[in-house]
Amino acid sequence: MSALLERLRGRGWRVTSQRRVVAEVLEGDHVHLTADEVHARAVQRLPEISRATVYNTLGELVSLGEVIEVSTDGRAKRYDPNAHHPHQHLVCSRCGTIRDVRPTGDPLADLPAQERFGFTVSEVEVTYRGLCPSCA
Amino acid sequence: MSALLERLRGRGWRVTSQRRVVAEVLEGDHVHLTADEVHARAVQRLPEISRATVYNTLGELVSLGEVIEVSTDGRAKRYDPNAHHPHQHLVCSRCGTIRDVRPTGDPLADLPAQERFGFTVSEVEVTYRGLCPSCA
DNA sequence: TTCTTGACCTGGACTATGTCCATTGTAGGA
DNA sequence: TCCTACAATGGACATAGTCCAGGTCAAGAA
Repeated sequence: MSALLERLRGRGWRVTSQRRVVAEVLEGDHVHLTADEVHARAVQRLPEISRATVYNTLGELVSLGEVIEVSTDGRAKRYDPNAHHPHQHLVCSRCGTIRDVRPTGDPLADLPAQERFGFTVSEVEVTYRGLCPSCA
Repeated sequence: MSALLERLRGRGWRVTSQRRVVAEVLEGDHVHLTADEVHARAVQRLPEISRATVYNTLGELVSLGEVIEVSTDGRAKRYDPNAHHPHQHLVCSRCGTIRDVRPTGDPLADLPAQERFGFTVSEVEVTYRGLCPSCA
């Protein structure tokens, strides 16, 4: 069983075949699948898994901080399992390919106090856009 | 007639009462309405305006570079008329309030060449998140 | 191993957001 | 004023996501 499932079981998560399959589908680097893509791949391994279960499981993984929800295009949300290494995203404007990237410096530091309007700012999300090598 | 409508007419845009109303609804600073909100306000001034027309007009304004499309929450897209002054967004994680902000420095410069994976990077979009004064 | 139970899964209805298209209307030029 | 190409309408359709009543099963207890 994967380290992820072990961690979740340790936190009282009941490990079912459905949850295992969703976790397996999300393994890897630069993985940014939509819920429907996750469902399509999960169905290959477990034909009777339902869409609702995939949505529920993804939502739980997000709440537990194991997966990050990304919406780079205003269409379907995407799920990024690379949650334990802070990073930003680089998106191809033409084909939609997404890469995880690590900018230098702390983007939070670039927002001066007088531009914070009294907010308590705690997170920054950066999306770089351009053309990937294949599309350029 | 507003400067915006003059500009658009000069570019061959036919000015109709529907388009005028949509443009008027979008006037102001820190305006970030969803398409349905724009429609709701437009209906107050022009009761028979249709949803399709509001979507079409917003899409045209975006293509013409007069309005920016923002999706800060993965739900409905929002339309920001502040298109001629580069800026980023600060969002309250609880109530969703959005402010336009101007960070210092050039966020593009923070992505080193070896983190660009051969992409031609041309744009950056930054979303700061936190709690607004009322929600904190 | 079997039992028990509450958490989990399912399928389908439902909501929200956005797109498409055939028909009708009209802005702006001749 | 009249014409016509462009725009608006409204309803069907598409996509993404949520909710729920009822059936199922993982994991601890004995």
